[in-house]
Amino acid sequence: MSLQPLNTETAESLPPVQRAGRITDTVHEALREAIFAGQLKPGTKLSVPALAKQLGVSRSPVREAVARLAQENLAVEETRRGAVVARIGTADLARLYEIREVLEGLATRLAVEHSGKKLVTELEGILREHRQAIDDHSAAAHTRADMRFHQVIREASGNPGLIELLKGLQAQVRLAMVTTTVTAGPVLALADHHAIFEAIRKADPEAAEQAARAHIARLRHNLEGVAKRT
Amino acid sequence: MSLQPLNTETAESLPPVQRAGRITDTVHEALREAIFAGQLKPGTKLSVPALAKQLGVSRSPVREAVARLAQENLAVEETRRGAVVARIGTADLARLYEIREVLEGLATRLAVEHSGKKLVTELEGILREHRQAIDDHSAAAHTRADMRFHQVIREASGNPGLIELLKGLQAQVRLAMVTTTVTAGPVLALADHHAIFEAIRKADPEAAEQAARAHIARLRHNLEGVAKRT
DNA sequence: AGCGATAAATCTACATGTAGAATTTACATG
DNA sequence: CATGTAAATTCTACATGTAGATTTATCGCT
Repeated sequence: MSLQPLNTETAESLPPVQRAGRITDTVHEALREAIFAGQLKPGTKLSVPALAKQLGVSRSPVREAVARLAQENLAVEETRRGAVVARIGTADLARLYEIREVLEGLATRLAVEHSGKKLVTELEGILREHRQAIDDHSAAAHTRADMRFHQVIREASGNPGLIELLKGLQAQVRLAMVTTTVTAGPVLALADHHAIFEAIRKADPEAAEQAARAHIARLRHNLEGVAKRT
Repeated sequence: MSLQPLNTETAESLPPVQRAGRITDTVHEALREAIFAGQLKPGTKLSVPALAKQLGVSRSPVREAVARLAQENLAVEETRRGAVVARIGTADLARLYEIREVLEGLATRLAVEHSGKKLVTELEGILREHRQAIDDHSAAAHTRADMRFHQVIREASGNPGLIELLKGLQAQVRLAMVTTTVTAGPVLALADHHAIFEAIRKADPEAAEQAARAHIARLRHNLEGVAKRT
């Protein structure tokens, strides 16, 4: 039951390390990664029998994994017609940012209220890496640092449901990025993160919430400016 | 494939009307309703074979429906151990209200920004019914009017993801209410709704957002006051 | 070549089979 | 009567079977 990489007709390639846990989870993760990597592009049909064959597992866990993708809004199901990878355009992305704006604001405020200097230290490290990524002109490292910054903050919020929702939103944003290449630019992102960090360091919940909201609002406005022109 | 009611050993009872759509959807809806009605209480094991037998369908759609409940946080899955109906206590509920506070605020502001007088008219009708429910001392009618008030507003927000999230939160709140009987009281709820309505009628987005947030914040504070005493 | 009809292939949605894990039950022992 | 233990039962997670819907391929006709 070793999973084979997508788009490969040939034999085994993953190490024989028995992945722990349920096959369903492994398949779900594999499909998510394939989607984020652009291997399964928006619009692609997610044929359960085909994927099962490619991955070397039965149809059951694939069916479950695809259903999960649909509930995460990474795929769209039509009855009796199967699922396709979701297409998230700039208009949809703007709607997602509306939600993210208030939720990131909330998470940041809660993080300041509950968390100590461990958070500050961790964010300092991430910002350092972020700066390095930009100096190196590494888009991949920039994205990684960007995502980790938000991840660390939301996980410090102490609200499990909030963490889950923000994870879900980030996944959708990641999918949107496969198609839409609209960013405010790494340098601006880092500047925003620095502002958020400063408010956290000063343990000012209100300022932190506002800075986080302003960050996402800026992303959204940038997006809407471009969308109008398209 | 006519679904039989839960907790019944005897024969058919639902009308022979062929419910349209997928069996999975019907089962999912049936389980949700059974949970909200308190027929499936928090902690109850959701045995797939047992439910399949009771509902007169095969295990496949039941399995899918239970998986969905888990993703909605109405059930909790443990690997190799199946799912149980989720137990949402006052502490969890407070966390949900933290999220709801900012999302209801957002939805209300967006509703004011996008929507016209149709919204105002509809809310007026709901508030009239709500007042009636309270005069009649009908808890059921109060709950229905309360839920509809929030439903109409969120659907006027024009943000599909936001609508979905708020629906999910409301479902979890409904489940919590099966166990926890902590309310600020119907009269206060109606007063809050009136305040929200007034801001909407005046087409004041900021005031509407603040009123909606204050409403949920009040519910949360009331809850936390009780939780401390428990 | 373009187009409609029809046949073949494919897929979804549901039903059913089953190994191995987890739980429950039965029963012996102190 | 409590408690450990082994047998029996039940369940999850995955594999597989299949009717009927949908899609794709084929082919005749213009």
